[in-house]
Amino acid sequence: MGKIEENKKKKKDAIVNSAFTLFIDHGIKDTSIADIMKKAELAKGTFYLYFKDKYEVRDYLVRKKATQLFENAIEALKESDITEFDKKIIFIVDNLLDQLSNNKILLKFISKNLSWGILRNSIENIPVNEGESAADYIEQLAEESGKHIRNLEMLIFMIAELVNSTAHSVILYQQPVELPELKKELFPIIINMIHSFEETC
Amino acid sequence: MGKIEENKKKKKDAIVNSAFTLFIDHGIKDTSIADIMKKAELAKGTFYLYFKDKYEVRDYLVRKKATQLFENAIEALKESDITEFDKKIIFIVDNLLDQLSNNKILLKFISKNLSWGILRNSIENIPVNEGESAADYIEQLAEESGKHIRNLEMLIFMIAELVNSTAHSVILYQQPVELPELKKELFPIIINMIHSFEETC
Amino acid sequence: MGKIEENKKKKKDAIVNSAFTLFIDHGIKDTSIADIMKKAELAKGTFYLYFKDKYEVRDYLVRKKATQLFENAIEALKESDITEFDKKIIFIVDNLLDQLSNNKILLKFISKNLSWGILRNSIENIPVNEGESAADYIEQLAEESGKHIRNLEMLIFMIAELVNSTAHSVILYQQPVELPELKKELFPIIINMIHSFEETC
Amino acid sequence: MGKIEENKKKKKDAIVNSAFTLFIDHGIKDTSIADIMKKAELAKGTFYLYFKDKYEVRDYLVRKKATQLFENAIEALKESDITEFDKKIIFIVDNLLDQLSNNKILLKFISKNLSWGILRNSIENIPVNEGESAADYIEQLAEESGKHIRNLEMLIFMIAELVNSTAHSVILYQQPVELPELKKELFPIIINMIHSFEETC
DNA sequence: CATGAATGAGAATTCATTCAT
DNA sequence: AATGAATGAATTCTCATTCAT
Repeated sequence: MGKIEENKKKKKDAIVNSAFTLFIDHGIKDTSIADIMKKAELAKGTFYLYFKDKYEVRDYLVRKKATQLFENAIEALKESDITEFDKKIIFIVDNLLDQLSNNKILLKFISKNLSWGILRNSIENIPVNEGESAADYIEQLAEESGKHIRNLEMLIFMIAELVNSTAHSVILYQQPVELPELKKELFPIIINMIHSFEETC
Repeated sequence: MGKIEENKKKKKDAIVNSAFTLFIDHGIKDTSIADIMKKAELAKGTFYLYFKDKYEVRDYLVRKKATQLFENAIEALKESDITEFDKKIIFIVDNLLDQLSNNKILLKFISKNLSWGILRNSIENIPVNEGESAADYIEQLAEESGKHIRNLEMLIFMIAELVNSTAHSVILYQQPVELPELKKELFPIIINMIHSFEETC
Repeated sequence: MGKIEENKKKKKDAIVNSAFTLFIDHGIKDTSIADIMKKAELAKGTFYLYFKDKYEVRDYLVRKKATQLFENAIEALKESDITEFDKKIIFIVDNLLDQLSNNKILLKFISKNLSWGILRNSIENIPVNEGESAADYIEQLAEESGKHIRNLEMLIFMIAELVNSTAHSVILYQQPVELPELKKELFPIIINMIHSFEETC
Repeated sequence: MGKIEENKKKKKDAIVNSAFTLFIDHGIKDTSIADIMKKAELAKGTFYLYFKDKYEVRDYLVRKKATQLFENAIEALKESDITEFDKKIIFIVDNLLDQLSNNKILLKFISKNLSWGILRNSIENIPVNEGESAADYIEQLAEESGKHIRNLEMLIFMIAELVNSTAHSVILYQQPVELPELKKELFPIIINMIHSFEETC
């Protein structure tokens, strides 16, 4: 990477990191581009060399953060020796819940700013490996396990929503239960869901 | 209702209806109070006699619309002769899905303007009968059926999220499946969830 | 006129007068809306209640000023007892030249800011009497004199351009001659032009 | 011309041509230096190696285009065998009208971007032959014909304005007449004007 | 010479809110 | 109660110009 390219990357990161903090502390609506650039210690005009508006920054952030979460979970999965499909999914969910539980700021950001549409779109476009989305990766997991899942997309979608929504109130407010209890309820349900989607040839 | 009271009700309705359309068409962010009052054919200053700001209008709308949905579903349930708890829940879910499917504008409003937090908060505060929230009502249903549910709040919460999120893409975009197929997948899962929450004394 | 209407008229006038001075002193390009409103002693936002942008103010000014000039000239013509068409035109041109010569600020404004298109469009839309444009009025003058002019529009157009363009350099810079000399050259040419447009039945 | 010199010429031309198109399409006000250089496929900073600002480009363009027009007309005049002064002027006017009629883009540029002052100034400074302005050249024409013109500058000025302004609406919009009709009206008037400026010794 | 990323002053514009009528 | 003109702070966005590479 040339020195200029490196510098540009640094600037973009500064903008994005500054925005992340401000979005969490005050919400997007109450964060101005001037605020972002002041915190990033860059000129206001520089913002427009990198992003169209603050909503583009938000979308970029969602994708970036979600990608990191998934990459971590998958990395951990690779180091384990789990072979069954349902166990793999549970492993990933468990890992994601733990990550979010250790990074409440991130969880707050996600639940404060995201409408369903944005998140859904993001999940489908998260690149995990080279040219492979998170959705592709899960499909591959199923195949390796020799299972055939009817409507994998819908299964993932349901699990994602379930995890996402329950995680928010449980991790941030311990409501209606604490995280360990949630897992006890959630995992059997997820396993059940997976089985009900398995093709019975 | 006195003539003056009636007139005030008419004005409030005009504001709320105008806002509803504009929120759907342009989103809350891009709807100004001036816009709302122009469409409502009232003076700008009049807005502040009824609401503090546009977010109060949004919250009022959510509650009003959600209440209507629930009232309709519960009304229909009363006219049926279902006795088992799980069947009752399925009946309500089925009814809600049908209502939303027949009122896509409303569904659009919910998915375009609502973050998870707002909707969740609303559901917990929906008054169904006199001084009784939707949550209270469901609890009563369980009791009548002689079942005891561990963590009813969480069960409702999970079901609500599942229904809400899947409804959006299925009804608006027939993605990943059409509504009848969704129901075929969804109902067994919900029944399963309910059973796994039933106290096994 | 109600008090509010009167007040609005006063504000519009304040904006327009402030703009007129600033446009002359610094040109349109270097006059900001903030400048205009500061000089008018009104809030910046008030500008947009009366005009879309500063170019709309310019166009409004052109029309207003040109209308005044014509109204004055026609008023004077009415008080005279000239009967022949060509003499009437000369009278109007003479009067306009004198007015501009006595109001160099106005002349400067016109020649500094106007492209041909804007002025042409304005002349054709100047209302002189009720629902009657300057062009209509001239046509009527011709009819009263019993003359028939081929292509009156073009004749007026040529005269207007000739007067306008020569007036500028002569009145402001006495270049290439002084005003009385200009008139001596200009009037015979105009009379000649009129005659060459008179229908020879 | 050295290769480096040639390269610089090419770049200047690219800038000027890009600006020409953009000035016509969007007007000067709405053309930025960034726009010009993007279309010219050169770096923004390069602009300042050739011009001070966009108004310098405009002035350069006016001079360049006007010079070409006049050079063409005079070249054609030299190839003819007209001897009388008034016929020569008519020849030039006729030729200019034809050129503009065949190059409406150029005409549009002139009428969209130019105020009277800029064009007037340009005409007086157009170099036709070595160190000789268009004005000088016309004076020479008069002398050759043995005529003496009072106030040649004013005559030229009047003719120029008349031609310029009528050409615009006639050629671009066929309003109020078509070009051949315009010529029929215009030429006698011009001849008349010339004669009325001829010194009657 | 040429580049184009970065700058930051400054222009346009919006809009919630107030208040005299 | 209702109105809507007026406000001016806040925000977005543009763009000429500089300068390190």
